Amino acid sequence: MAAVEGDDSATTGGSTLGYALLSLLTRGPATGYQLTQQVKAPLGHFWTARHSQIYPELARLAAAGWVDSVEQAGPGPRAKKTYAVTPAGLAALRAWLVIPPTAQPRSEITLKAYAATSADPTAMAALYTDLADRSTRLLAEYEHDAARMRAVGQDDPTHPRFGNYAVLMMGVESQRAVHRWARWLASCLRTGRPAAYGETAD
Amino acid sequence: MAAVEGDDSATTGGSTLGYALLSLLTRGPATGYQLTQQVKAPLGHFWTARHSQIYPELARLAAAGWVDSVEQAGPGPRAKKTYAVTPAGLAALRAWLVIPPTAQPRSEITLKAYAATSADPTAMAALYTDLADRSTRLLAEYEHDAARMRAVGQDDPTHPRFGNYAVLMMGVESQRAVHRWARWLASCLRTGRPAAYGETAD
DNA sequence: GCCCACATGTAATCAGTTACATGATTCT
DNA sequence: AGAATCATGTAACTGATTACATGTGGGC
Repeated sequence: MAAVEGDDSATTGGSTLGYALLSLLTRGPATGYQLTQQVKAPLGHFWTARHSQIYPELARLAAAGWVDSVEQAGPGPRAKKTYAVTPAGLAALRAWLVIPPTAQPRSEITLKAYAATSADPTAMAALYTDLADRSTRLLAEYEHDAARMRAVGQDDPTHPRFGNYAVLMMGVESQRAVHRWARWLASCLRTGRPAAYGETAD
Repeated sequence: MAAVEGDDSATTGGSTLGYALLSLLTRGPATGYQLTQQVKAPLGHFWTARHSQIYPELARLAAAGWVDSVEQAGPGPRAKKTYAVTPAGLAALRAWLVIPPTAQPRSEITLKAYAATSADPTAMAALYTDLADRSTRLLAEYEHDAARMRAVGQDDPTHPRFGNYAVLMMGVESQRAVHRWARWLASCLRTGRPAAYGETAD
């Protein structure tokens, strides 16, 4: 319930994780455990969080008045808490959404490519061949999910779960990009000579 | 120098940042200051680090015997140290390079898209239109750099700086992916109706 | 009886950012 | 005289992972 008098939410400018949880809760009320499951897909392709990070963050959101919770008797020693977004929480989320993000991407596989010439070419080529294979599998999986979503009209921006579709489409684009790049790089390292894009047949 | 008796390097399994610095140092010896500059491009498109993180990490690498340093008189109150990779450091780097990476990507802009329906559609469409514009500019920049590199034969996998070219090509692929996705998403949010890929003309 | 799913928390550690701190040289 | 570049470090804090800790109910 958290009936606080002073509005902390103005001073407490939430963390990115906090907004991620609010986004998940706009789909409907959930427990910390359920949020841990829901963050896995499709959001998990571009954002992850463990339960050990989620539970304290939910407590902070509740203290700020951005979510409230109802307690039921839980299976374990502690009570089970179901969280829901408050109007203040939704307002905070809406304000955050339209701020242009600045965070740089971090890609370990690209970092390894930077030092490609220091490694054994055969082993390195295998690494990028495996990556290309993995992206093929992921792409098939994502496109299958996307087709299912289109079938139920989730590609319509007025659908309440349109965001799931948008994230999935980013997954499709990303994996296509990774696939082309990894195939090209593997080809370069395998042959020891420059390869042009498109030269690497599928 | 760091003439340690026991080989710490086996137990001290380095951090990702450590390997990133070793990768940079394979281009030639450098000071901490130079590494902070060099990490900006092209590696900075996919990996960043501030000087406050680099200096302590260089000290750890030196303690592990993976780099050594020579001191010169510096401009400030402290001595300037130029670092170089040791054979042990190169071996550690080579071992790390061929391990398949597991780290998930994190994309704040995709997270925001997940909650797109909670925001004002006009403001949200503007966000992704701006992103599409930014990716256009970055793409032009990256392709210009790539053309310069090809002109000097840096697209050859035997060229010592081939890694710079490989990272840049990932930048090209990524920005193309972001561009297509952002244009599609902006179109969806602007019109309020589903848009297919390719429908959004450039 | 054992493993799995449900369910919630804390502690220790690692990674990364922001801010503090110093001081020489060169350009405008 | 002031700003920018060169140059190196530390401290405080935030973000995220790994590991510790507890306990129920259901299926094999």
